[in-house]
Amino acid sequence: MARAAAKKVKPRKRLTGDERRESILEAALGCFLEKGYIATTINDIREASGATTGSIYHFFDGKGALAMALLEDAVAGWSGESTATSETPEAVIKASAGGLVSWGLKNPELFRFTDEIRTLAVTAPEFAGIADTLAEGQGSASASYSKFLKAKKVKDLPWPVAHSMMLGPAYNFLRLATTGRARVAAKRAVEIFADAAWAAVKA
Amino acid sequence: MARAAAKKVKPRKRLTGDERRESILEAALGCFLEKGYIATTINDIREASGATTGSIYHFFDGKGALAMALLEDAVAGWSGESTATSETPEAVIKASAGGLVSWGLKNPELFRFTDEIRTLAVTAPEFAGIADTLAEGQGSASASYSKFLKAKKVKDLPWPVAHSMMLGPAYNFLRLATTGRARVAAKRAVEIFADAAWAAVKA
Amino acid sequence: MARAAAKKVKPRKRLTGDERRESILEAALGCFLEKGYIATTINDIREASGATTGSIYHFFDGKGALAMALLEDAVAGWSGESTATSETPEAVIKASAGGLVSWGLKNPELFRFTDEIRTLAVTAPEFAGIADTLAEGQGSASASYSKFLKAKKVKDLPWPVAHSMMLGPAYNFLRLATTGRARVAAKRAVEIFADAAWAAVKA
Amino acid sequence: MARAAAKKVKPRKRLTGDERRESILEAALGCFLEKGYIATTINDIREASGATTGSIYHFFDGKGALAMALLEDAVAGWSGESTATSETPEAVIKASAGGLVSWGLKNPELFRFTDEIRTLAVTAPEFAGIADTLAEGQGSASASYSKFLKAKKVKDLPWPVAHSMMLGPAYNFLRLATTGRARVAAKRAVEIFADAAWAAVKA
DNA sequence: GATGAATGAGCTTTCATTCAT
DNA sequence: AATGAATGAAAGCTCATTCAT
Repeated sequence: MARAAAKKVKPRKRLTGDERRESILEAALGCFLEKGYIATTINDIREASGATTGSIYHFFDGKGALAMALLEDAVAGWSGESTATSETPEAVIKASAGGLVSWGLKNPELFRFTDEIRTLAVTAPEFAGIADTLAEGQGSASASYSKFLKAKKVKDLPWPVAHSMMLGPAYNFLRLATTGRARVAAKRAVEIFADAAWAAVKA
Repeated sequence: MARAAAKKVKPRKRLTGDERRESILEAALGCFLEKGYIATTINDIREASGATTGSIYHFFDGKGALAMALLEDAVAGWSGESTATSETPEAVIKASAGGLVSWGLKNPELFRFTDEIRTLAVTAPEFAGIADTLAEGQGSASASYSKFLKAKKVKDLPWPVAHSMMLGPAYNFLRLATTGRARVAAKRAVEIFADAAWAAVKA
Repeated sequence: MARAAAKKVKPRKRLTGDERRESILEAALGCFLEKGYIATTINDIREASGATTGSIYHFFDGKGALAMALLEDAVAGWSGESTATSETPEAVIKASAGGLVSWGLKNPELFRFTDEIRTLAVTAPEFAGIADTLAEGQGSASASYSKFLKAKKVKDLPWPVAHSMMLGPAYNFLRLATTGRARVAAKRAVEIFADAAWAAVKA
Repeated sequence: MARAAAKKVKPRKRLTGDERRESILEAALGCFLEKGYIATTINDIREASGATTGSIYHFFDGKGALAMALLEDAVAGWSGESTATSETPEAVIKASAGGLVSWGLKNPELFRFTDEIRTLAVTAPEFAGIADTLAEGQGSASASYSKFLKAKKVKDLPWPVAHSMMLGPAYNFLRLATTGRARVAAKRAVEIFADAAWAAVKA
């Protein structure tokens, strides 16, 4: 609030391009997680990263681009967590929901961040298209479902409905948990929502 | 210091307080639904309502207060839709999930608006507390669940989990449907999610 | 700050014109003293007095007029306090300075209020002319000084200088005392500054 | 949300940071002196300085911060003028009062500006603490007084009282002089008030 | 007399982005 | 690559005052 008037320049560590890039990303993530995307200003990121405004714009196309870059990382981690060890429908679907819960409980702030962006994407043109990126990450099982369906292993539901059945509970729970309105042991939660996902759609 | 005396009076249509208040609320809702809460400016509301800036502030404390006033209406409509005709656990829970879907599909923009506010509430102090209001509206079954539990009619799940099981799918579906990524006949959707809610938690 | 949105009308006590006028003046004084003239809004006065905006403007020409009305009362009380019991130069001058200190210590907020207005008067056109009113009140001895001078009872100083010699210390002290930066027994202070005033100008 | 990208760049004269900073300070001072602090708007300063709104806020925290920065300069000039050539109580006290008058008559607008801020400081939170800054500048003799007192060179008066005795007349006179209600030759005035200050407190 | 809705210019401040150096 | 001053539209909000009822 009280802005520092004409801050004296504190000598900055000299970084290589890549290091600088990384430091900016890190700082941006920190800010987004801490105060939310909207409330974060470029200035916040500048202060947190030690880079200059110009530097930030040298490496990224702006605030939106920073968020996008971070989201991709987020989705990657998420997908990684959701990989099944076997290819049976049950394993795949349980891994999908369980992985989501597991990842979300480990990275609550990151979950909230993606959730914020998803919501903004509805009205902010700068995030148009992000919805699909997120949907993919979330539904790694998306492609598989029709395969399972053909094998009569799962209920015949339109994909959006099936998706909602499988991941809706997990997603809802994470929203509660990451805003402090649910406290359940992580391990137990992963199991519960994995089981529920399978129960909800198995044929 | 001495503020310039109001110059020409271009008398606007004279409305009673309540009429003006209503017209502002309506205009605000229209703007919020159309472009989202964040993207809507007081000026947009001013133009849409025909009121003056001062009038808007005469009746409301600001943009946030307008949103809050509208949210209360939304929650009311929502709860109304979710009232069960009988008191059996099955009826109550089905009404809760089915009502949510039904209301959301009828008022997709209103659903998106509440969703936007809910997300903002996580970081915007002006909406602190709204989360609970929304949660209540959503979980009219909250109080009932423990009663059903005592009667051994439902699974013994912590409330956040139970809540997620029952309403998560519906909620998730509405998010898809209201952003154009799901097209399912409303009637059918209501049934599906009502049934699923009950199936997910019945003992 | 947080404005009450659309306050419900609380039934107002019915007052006669004069009572209403008085209640507004009182409320205005209270506000001015409490938060200063500038920081006080008509709305503050409205709330404090129980009158309506229209009523306030019915009885007074605006915020400035309210201040002026109050100032006259202030100056009157002030002058009253400064009346000497005898007509000797010493008695008159001591009464003038002593009276000022006495009045100021009894009405610290009123003193601060007049001081605020005096300062504003320098740049605010609405208070042009008030400076003289205040100067008179302060220097009830103004007219007398030249008389004393002719009688060789006081130093031959230009009036502004003489005035400063006699009342400057008292005035300065009140500024300190009324902002909490001086704590001296009132009785003693009155004496000290009365004596000093006379000592400073006696022939 | 996404702020409109800055449109046309109408390149303004490029100044170094310090030059721009100075030009803003100068412009602000000009405005404050001319129309008073309260009546001056950021826009006035913008126009007077040739800087843009953003630039002003880039260098200063706002109107209040500008005033503070200027006040420090003022106090410095003031103190400079009040330095005695010898260390005797008489010299020091005379220099204090004489310097105040001398400085004030040379910088009447600056005097009025400090006076305005001092008055505002009573109620405006943004200037809390400024009172002490001003008091110090004014009473460079403050620390010395107790020393003189120990040496029995001055009257045993509480500091606020002594301060008022010494500087009150000078201060009062400057208020009259700088608002055009006193016309006395500067040289003569300096002497008079210097002498009076000493006379008022010498043992 | 009384009411309070209406006025609207004007305020301070924000901040994503650009670009001369 | 790096810097940080500069941009300026636009935001939310204030408030003395007017006037239809």
